[in-house]
Amino acid sequence: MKTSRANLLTETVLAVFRTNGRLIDWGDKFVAQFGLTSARWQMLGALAMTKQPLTAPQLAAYMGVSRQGAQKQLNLLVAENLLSKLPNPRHRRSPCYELTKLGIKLNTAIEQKWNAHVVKLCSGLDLSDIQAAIRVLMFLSEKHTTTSNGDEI
Amino acid sequence: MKTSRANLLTETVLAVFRTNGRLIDWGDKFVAQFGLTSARWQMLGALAMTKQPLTAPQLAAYMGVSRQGAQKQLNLLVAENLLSKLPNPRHRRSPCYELTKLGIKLNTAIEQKWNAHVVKLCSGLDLSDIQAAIRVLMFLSEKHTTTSNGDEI
DNA sequence: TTTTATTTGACAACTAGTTGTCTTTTAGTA
DNA sequence: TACTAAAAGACAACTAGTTGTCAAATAAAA
Repeated sequence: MKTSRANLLTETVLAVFRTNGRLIDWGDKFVAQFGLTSARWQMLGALAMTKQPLTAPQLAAYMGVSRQGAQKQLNLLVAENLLSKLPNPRHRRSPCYELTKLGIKLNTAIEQKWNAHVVKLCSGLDLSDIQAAIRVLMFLSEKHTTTSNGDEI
Repeated sequence: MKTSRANLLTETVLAVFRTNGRLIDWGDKFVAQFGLTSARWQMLGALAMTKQPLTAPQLAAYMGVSRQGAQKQLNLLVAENLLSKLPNPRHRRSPCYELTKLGIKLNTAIEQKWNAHVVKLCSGLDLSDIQAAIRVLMFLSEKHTTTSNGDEI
């Protein structure tokens, strides 16, 4: 029928909602032994991935989250001694954040555990399917992005 | 390289997080003119889709959300006269919820607007890509589901 | 340089969701 | 039937995110 693509795309959107919820719940348990939550794991992982200290607004833009939302988790991560503030020559009140030694150690440990998990996982999936999924998700993400403040890294 | 699938799967998970956030933000704006939010739209749509009155715990299980989380939105939707409580012969304190006339009218209007949107959208996507995306999302969802209380509809 | 606009973090209030506790209702069992 | 276990809603407290306001810092423009 001519609407099958449309109906399947609706199904895809609902699948995104459900999968997101499952992944966050699962992630909370996955990193609980490290004393983290999904939210702080994501923040720590994002900062580790960029390999350079970033300010709160930069992290927020990079993660597609609000400035204040990022700030909350950053403050918590600093309080837990997983991140430290670097003086930012470009803004006195807006430090750059980088992983502490403890933060690096923790992130590395989690990364290893995650990699082991995902390697096992992906044996159940075709490479071409994963590539197609990424295309569809990127498409959906782009087509539903309202504002882009252009605050790039 | 042998890890490309694993790395791409990690990328997929991050894409799910981002896409979920975009869709919810976009959805809030999409249904704002109808006086709804993404959360209540999802709840209303789920109940419309099942075509039969359901209790709060049933809706919660169906939507993959906690009982109390579902209850909150249901109470709001009843207060807004979009849902009504039906006496439940099987439980005096646990009513079944169904759409009111207003709820049906609103849901129909939103559904039409959404269908128009998604039909336009999917012209940019291959059918096989969408099918693959659903396979991957279902797989990720299932593999990260911890508990299933079996409270089916 | 001075003025104005933007960026930023702290703080507060809000939406949406979670878990936990309590009481009532229902279901299962001795 | 009586006892016990499970289910259900109300309520509270919590996490995670949002927007909005405010004052300080920075950037842009006069």
